[in-house]
This record gives sequence, C-alpha cells and structure tokens, in this order.
Amino acid sequence: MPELPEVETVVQELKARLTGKTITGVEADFLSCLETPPENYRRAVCGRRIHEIFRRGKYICFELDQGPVFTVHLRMTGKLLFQLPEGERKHLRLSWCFADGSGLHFLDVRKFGRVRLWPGRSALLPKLGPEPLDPQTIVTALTSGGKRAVKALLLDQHVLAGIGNIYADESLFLSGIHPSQPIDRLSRARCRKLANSVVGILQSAIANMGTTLSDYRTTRNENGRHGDFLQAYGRTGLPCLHCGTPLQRAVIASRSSHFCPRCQKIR
DNA sequence: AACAGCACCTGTAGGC
DNA sequence: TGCCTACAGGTGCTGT
Repeated sequence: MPELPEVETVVQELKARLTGKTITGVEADFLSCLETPPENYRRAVCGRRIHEIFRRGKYICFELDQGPVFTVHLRMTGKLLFQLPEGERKHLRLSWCFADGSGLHFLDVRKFGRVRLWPGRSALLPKLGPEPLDPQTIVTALTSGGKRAVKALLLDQHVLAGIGNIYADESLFLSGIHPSQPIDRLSRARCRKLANSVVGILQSAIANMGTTLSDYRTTRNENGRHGDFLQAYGRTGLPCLHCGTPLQRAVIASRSSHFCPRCQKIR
C-alpha cells in the first residue's frame, strides 16, 4: 500500500538512476493500466529524454524534455523495478526501454495501478491537495474541514496529498486523537499536535524507506523497514505502547482504523 | 456537502 | 486437501 513515504523512496531511487535517460520504447502487457490511448502515449514519450522525476502526493511524475509529463500511480500493489524478477513475469503490466539498454518494469498484482500522460507540469493533477510535509500547511488544510471526521480528512487527497490508511492511523495514535473526532471540535493545540505528528511520522517512514506489509518494494525489490516501528496499524488486540490497553479496530471513514480506546478519546 | 456503496482486481487467510 | 468466502485499500464514480 504505497503512501507518501513509499512513493518518495521509489522516486529518490528512480531519480538517481533514470534522470537524463532517453526512452526508446514502451511495451504494454496490460493495456488498461494506460489511461491515455497507447499510441498517443508512445508517440509522446518515445525518443524523449527524462528531464526530471518528482513526487506529488502518491503520484510518481516523469517530466520529459519539451514539456510532457507522465504519472504512475501504484495504488495498492504496484511496483516499479529495475530488474524483472523471474517468477513475477505474470504480474508485469508495462516496461519502458532506454537508449542505454536498461529498462524499468511496472508490476501490479491487482491491476489497479495507472499510467497517465499530461501536457505539462503546470496542468498536472489539478485536484490534488497540498503536500503534508510542514505543520502549518496541515493545520490550514484541516481547519477548513467543516464537521468531518479527522481521519476522513487525512485520507482525502483533495485536502492533503499523500497520506493513506497506515500513516493516518499512526499519526492519530501518536497525537492521542480518535479517528472519528470531528475536526471542528478539535482544539487548535491538538490540531497542531496532529500536524506535528503527521510530519514526524512521514519523515521517519521516509528515513526507513517506507513500510512493507506485503507488496510494497523499492525499485531494487527490497523491503521498507518502517513496519517494525508501527505503533497502531495492524496491532488490533495488542497492548497500547503508552497505557497497555488492548488496541481496537473499527471501520471509520470506510477504512479499518486501529486505535487505543483509552489514549484516543473523542473530546 | 458529506457520506455510503460500489467497481476495479487478485492473493491470501480463515472456516468448514 | 479443497472449496468457499471475506478481506485488504486508493481512487473515482453514482446515489442518497
């Protein structure tokens, strides 16, 4: 389940390895992963040099010379790998070939991942909210959230771009806020605490190259190490690391939510 | 406006 | 062992 830290890890590796390379071919094994007609996509990218690779929310963005950008969204089970592992050929959806003979492979068990072409950087992903990497941006985004549950806001990519279920639960646990807490009844101080938790969690997960629970891998097919540090997500029934109360699981904002019923009360 | 439900998919875990 | 079902969750859509 790649969220901001996982995508950031992938982008840093792609940047180091692929910037400046020229795309010579695209081989699609699963045409539906292209949201742009295949011929248009090929025409736009083949023969072009990769100018810059960057991240926006959970999107991986490849900016090519002369303007066009294509985005890759990994959704739940997508991976970008420099080498295609034997035995995973079954899940290969798309490959890019480069002028130096190297390649990049997009694998995706569940076929949810998508590749899309955009005319340029200025028109990219217009509905996406701001990056949740500085506390003031987060406070501002959350405080315009009406009466909604705080977890619904954290997960809404139009409000903040990049947070998914794992880091939403971790941030709420760290700041002692119940996922169902209505945002308009959250004090300014607790909102700031949440914002600081979000930034801290995301930065620490980036430093650990993300969280591998099942499918996520780096471009070198390595696991992220942040799974060892999760304090709430996936710990249903295990003791809270602050007070020892067994953690609970409930469906909130249509997602499984993991929280401590004692440390995270609605106030 | 906010939210629920569903579709998209497949692998895995659990029950029987 | 094997069959069946529920479940995992990011995004975008429809309906209420």
